[in-house]
Amino acid sequence: MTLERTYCGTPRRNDAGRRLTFYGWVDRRRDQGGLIFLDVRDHSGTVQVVIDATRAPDAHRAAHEVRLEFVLRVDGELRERSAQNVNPRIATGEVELHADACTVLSAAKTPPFPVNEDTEVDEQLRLRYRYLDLRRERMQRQLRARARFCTELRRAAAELGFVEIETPQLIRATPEGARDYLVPSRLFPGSFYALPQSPQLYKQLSMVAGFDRYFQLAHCMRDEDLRADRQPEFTQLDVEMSFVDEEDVFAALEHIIPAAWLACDFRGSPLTVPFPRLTWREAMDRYGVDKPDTRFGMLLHDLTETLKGTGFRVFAGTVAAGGVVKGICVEGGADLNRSEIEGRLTDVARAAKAKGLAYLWRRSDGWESGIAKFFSDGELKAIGEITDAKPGDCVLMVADSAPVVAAALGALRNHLGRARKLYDDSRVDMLWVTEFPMFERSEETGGIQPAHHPFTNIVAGDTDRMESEPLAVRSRAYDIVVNGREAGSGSIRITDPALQQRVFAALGINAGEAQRKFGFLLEAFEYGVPPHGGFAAGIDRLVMEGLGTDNIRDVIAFPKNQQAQEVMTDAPAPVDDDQLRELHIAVRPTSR
RNA sequence: GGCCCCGUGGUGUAGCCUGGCCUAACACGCCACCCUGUCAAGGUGGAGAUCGUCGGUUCGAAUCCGAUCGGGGUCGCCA
Repeated sequence: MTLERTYCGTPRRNDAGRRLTFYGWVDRRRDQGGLIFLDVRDHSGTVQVVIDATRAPDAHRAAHEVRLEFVLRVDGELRERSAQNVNPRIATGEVELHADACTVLSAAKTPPFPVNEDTEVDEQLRLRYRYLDLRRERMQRQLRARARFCTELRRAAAELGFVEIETPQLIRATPEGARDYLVPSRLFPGSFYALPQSPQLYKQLSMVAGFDRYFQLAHCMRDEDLRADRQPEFTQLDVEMSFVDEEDVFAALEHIIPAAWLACDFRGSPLTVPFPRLTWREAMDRYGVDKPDTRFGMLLHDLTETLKGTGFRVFAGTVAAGGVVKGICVEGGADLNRSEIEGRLTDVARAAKAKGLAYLWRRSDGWESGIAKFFSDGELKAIGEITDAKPGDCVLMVADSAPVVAAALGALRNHLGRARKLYDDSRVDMLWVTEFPMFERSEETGGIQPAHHPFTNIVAGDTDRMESEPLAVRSRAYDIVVNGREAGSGSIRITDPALQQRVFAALGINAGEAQRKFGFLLEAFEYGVPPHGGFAAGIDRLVMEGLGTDNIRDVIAFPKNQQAQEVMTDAPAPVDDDQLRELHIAVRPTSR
């Protein structure tokens, strides 16, 4: 029967005269008594079906009972519409099916929200009836775009000789990194598998195994709090390559991602390659963040030298204590009033731990601000020159430790960029950020921890400083950033056992501990490991950018809500005692 | 855990600031009937919400106050 099937959105004028069968859902019904029009919908579109009471009485009787979202089979003859009846608004508007049979394959209750139109609906309700939400045109389009993107990623990767290898979902837990989702073992009481946060170790082992170009569309799970662009389950384009350096990895991804992007016609424009590059240092200095949105300017300018001796005590004091002063110039910022700056904008700066926000308006006849009087004419002139402030602009300044200044001004820059619409929404800026720091100080423990992961290689000249000033050591880790959002990361790995030992030592991991946690990897490396590196790109986020949505749930068929619940099936849920007993688990009562 | 926003028939909104004219309005949807060229069909008639929940203020609360629940955003978190 499916051989006779024609998709609803496909018939055209030159199909007129054919006997056709359509299957689909009732999108609209127009009952005129003796004549009933049904718009029948499938994923490809809709087709108008005409049912005449005198010509097809049985079909007419059935069509009279039909309601929205009923599932139908209609058989009949496709005819060209007369000129005055053509509907230019739909693709099949030049034809219609004159039905002689109308079969209800399934009746449908009135849906809880409109399926046939793109109205805004409470998201909880959409998730509860996700199958209906997915039936809507918008979600069909988005998920089909995602599927296409994945197909093209695979094709482009295969083109470069990458081999797709599946890695296990039940693996050993790792104490580092994100919180693991755990799976209890039935055969080993008290022991647990973890679901992978990424296939990191397996893909490196694939290099040892001689699969010199590995890739996978890998499903990853992390038990952390959710965001608009973060789900507990997500998919990565995971890649690893042997005998390569950064340039090879970049080149591979600059082929794979743009090829798939182009095939999907994402944002209506291809990505330009090569992607621009910024070092982490440059990104922090100019944009204040490690994932800069380069669609607009408003760069950070360093005023530390200029203002180290200023009469404005707050600034001079900060510089004397080793801090920095930086500023951004808001073009046309004359319209920012005092209450707005001291309210919303200062809140943004304070949220990044800045103590305050200083501001100066540049007027045609000088500078205006409560603090302008503390600066000398020379200092004001220099501020104007360094920040390139023109009359009608406003300069915002923060003085603090370098990281706080960067964070505060970076957050302000992003806030102002969005609020003042400083970029074209159709624009997509994809770039590499390179040379991330190898280590960072843990806020919790105060100790040193890896910024990426402990197998990340080190920039050649920086190994000498590993023991003396570890925080200054640059790694060979890199990110892809899209419109201010991290869309993936990777690194060239360590394969030199001596260097690996030094990294472990810097992290305070002794030989025994390293052996216990990563012994299998270190052992594997003793049997001939090729130099290698790789990358993992967040597919959900790439598709989000490609489609221009800010909501990751829009590109995932069955996502979780902010509480990580799947509200359609109501997971997570308690399980039977029997099931727990078999797994040797006793649930501890919580105080909540 | 902190902060911000939202919560009115099935859906989407208005009303809330400035309490009473709200016996809660509008559009879509839903039900019945009419209708042979509609396509956001049309016409006639109809059903449907005590305004998330609880408490308080008041002569009077959708409207003001407090608490609480639910949803979203964000910070922390995400090697």
